[in-house]
Amino acid sequence: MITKHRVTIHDIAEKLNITASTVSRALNDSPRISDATKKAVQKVAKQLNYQPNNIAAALRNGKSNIIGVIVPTADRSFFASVVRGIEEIANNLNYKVIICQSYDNYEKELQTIDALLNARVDGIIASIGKNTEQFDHYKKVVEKGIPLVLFDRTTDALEVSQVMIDDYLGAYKVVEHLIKQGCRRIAHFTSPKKVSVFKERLRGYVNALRDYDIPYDEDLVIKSNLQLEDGRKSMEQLLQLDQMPDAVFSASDYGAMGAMQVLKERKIRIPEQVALAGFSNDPFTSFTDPPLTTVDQLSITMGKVTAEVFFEHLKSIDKRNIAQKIVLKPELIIRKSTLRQEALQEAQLAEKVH
Amino acid sequence: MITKHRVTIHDIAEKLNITASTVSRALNDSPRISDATKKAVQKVAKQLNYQPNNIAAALRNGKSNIIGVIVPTADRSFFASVVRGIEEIANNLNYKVIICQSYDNYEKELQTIDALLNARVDGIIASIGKNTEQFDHYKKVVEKGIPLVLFDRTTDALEVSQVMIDDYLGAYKVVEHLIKQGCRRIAHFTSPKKVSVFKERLRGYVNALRDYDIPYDEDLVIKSNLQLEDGRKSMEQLLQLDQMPDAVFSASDYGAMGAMQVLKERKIRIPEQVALAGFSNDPFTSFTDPPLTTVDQLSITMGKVTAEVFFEHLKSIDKRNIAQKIVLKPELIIRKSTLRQEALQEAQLAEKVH
DNA sequence: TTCCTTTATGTAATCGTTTGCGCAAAATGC
DNA sequence: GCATTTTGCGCAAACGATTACATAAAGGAA
Repeated sequence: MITKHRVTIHDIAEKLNITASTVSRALNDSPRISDATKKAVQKVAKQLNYQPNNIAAALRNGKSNIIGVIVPTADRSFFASVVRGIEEIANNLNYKVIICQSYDNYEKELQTIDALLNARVDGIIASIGKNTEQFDHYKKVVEKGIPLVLFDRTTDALEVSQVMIDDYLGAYKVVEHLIKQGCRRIAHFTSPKKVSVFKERLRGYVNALRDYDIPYDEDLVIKSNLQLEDGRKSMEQLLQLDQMPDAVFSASDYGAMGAMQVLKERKIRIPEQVALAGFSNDPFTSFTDPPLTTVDQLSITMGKVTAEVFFEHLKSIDKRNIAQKIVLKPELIIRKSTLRQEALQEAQLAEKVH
Repeated sequence: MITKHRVTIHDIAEKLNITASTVSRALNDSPRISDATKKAVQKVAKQLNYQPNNIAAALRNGKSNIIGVIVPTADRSFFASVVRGIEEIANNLNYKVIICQSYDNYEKELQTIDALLNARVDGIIASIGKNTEQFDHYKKVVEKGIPLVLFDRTTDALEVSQVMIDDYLGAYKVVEHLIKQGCRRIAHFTSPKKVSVFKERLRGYVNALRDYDIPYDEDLVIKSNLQLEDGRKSMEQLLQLDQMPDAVFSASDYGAMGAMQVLKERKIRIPEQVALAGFSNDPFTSFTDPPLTTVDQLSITMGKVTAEVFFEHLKSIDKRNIAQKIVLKPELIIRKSTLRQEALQEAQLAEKVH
């Protein structure tokens, strides 16, 4: 049985011989309404199976209680986790989350923002597409006075709050760790894109080498798209060198995984001959053999923090509170793929047993 | 500079000395408006930086162009992919997607549905929470005439369209494959929950054994929550048996991974001594060593198909088109963790080389 | 009694679009 | 040249909730 006529506050009002305004106030628990009326209203509301119409309220209030989230793709582990974190916080505050994928496509990003503005979201949380180098569409959001917070892939070209991890520090820690494990020819997989995260990771790599007096060798820095296949090719390329590297630090876990496959196919021992580290702590990294050392990006935390910063802005929309830049400290996750010393000891033990 | 007054069709109308209705029609490309007027309107719209207000339109039309998607958690690989697929289709049709997480919590699921109804979504796509055994909240959706389509975790208690994979077939294929690889004592990790997917996988397991005249041994069927730790424990339990199984088929990839860890720690060779298979084709399964045989659930496809079925319903809302049940054929992904014969051959080859 | 609060509710406008109906003017038919 | 259709647009009422302002009744103070 499908109810034909959607019940509104007017229906409730009629039934009680009061007006819609009283019903509205009663449902919103206004102090100006008597308890008796409130109870009566609620009773009839339940009885008629009344379902509030947020859209009508949104139109009147100029506030939809919906926020838009833009990510490159929703099924990349990192973004999925961030979305999860955002949704959790938003949900607790009675906000709904519209999710949009830009597919790292500038045009799509542009359209998406327009669509979100049309939908009258109360604000936008976004991670900028890889190929976006011009930010007018985001500026438009800011100019309309709509809260905007960026995470992970951010830009300083906009006067908005940003939440990211310290990619520099993460990379630095990795390389430092590799050096302490005795590695001296450390290769790095990076991206040619202008996305700051990769530039920061490269900077961490370079500075760590410098701080430990290890010469920088540009043959050891390979640029690619950092996917699995790219990692494989980059590793092949490294193996062509006169002298093999003794460690590879990939700016992505997938790149590292590609390298691992090649190394294993060639029976090159990890970490004894080549230590291997990635970046992101993608779920799969703990399941490889050997498990992959990587850098945790605190994805769910990032989602939550981003959402919190966002809602701060939302609440103080008039105060024009200034943009803040929150930099989370990433955590180095050390696993066997870089534990050379331990591996050596184990090997010695095995030797003795023989 | 923040624009104070939001520009509406009335502003455009005023500027052109026409009325808002004409502007509205012009923007919607109504045949009743002259081309000259249309062009003029669009020009002024652009000039004033007009941004349509979907909320007002939604109120008037009783149609929000937003759909709600409910998943247990947004960051589980499978659900993330489904969401991705849904968003892609929805986006092409100019719909936005609100994503909600139920966390497998019945209460939350209930509230979520209410929130979506309040938001006046045009329909709902959902995967039912693990602990949900009562479906009145979904019935309410149907009774309100709001399209509802379920995927993966569905129920026959509701007269709605469902999209799922043939869990029975997937499991059957796995077990058949294991048998063909020479396995005779095949263990199975399953769940005690009433969720049909696990029951179906168990049925596939049982029937495959029966069809190949292999006796069913209840000691080999272990119930757990199917997470990594559960897999470990279940494997330990199996190893206590007088006779070790020669294969383990876990109804989840994580469960299989737990088993793999235990087997490797004990230096039990996979697949020679114990073949191992999971279910879901989680991204990590291709990166384990050995790579894990599993069943692909076609997650993105499922998202797309679900969305397509959903939009069919949406378009024919009046026709009361009947609920359909779409069962996708899962694909068996054979990897080294079950390729016993190949492994044996390789071992023989290695022997000869020595 | 009169005036002033306080309390509880009603009136009506508003949010921005859409659309049925109506009405002129222009175009067409005969 | 007159009747009829077509074309192009305006009028005004929705959609459902919110809220500033008004109002009426009741209670209290003088």
